[in-house]
Amino acid sequence: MTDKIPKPPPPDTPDSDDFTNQWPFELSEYLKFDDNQWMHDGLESFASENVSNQVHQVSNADTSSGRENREVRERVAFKIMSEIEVLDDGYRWRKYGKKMVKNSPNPRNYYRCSVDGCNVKKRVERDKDDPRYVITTYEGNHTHPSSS
DNA sequence: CGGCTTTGACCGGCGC
DNA sequence: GCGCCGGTCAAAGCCG
Repeated sequence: MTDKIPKPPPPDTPDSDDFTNQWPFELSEYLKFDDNQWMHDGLESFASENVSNQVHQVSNADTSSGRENREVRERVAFKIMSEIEVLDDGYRWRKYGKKMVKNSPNPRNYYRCSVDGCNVKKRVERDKDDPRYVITTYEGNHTHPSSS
């Protein structure tokens, strides 16, 4: 696969004129980010109007002892209109599986963060009704500095 | 040379 | 108990 975006995203896009046309780049900016609250701010409102997003927070608490939840899994799903499935968000993703879901004639791709210490997973699937739509689901938060 | 991609098979959970 | 489904891993090969 070599269909990643070679060119870096714009520094800023105050104009939302044809954002639909260059969404991938905009989204990259958001994912590029702020550590662990990338979509907590702009993405939320942004997705509210343009994308169907789903944020689920799961805390792993122990009921046996006073153990603290050491890992919080964040699940975020984005539905965007793009011909590209994998967008370059500044991180390296290693594909570890492809599966065909019965509900969709399209296969589902599984990606994992290639960085050591980072347990972030990414799931990419095309919409069954709208192939031009891509559903990207992120699980977990990055714990490593972005490249460059 | 290292890293990554690909396909198939395997596994665990859940439903019936 | 068996079948189905989704998810993950592994080995091999390819690419830059």
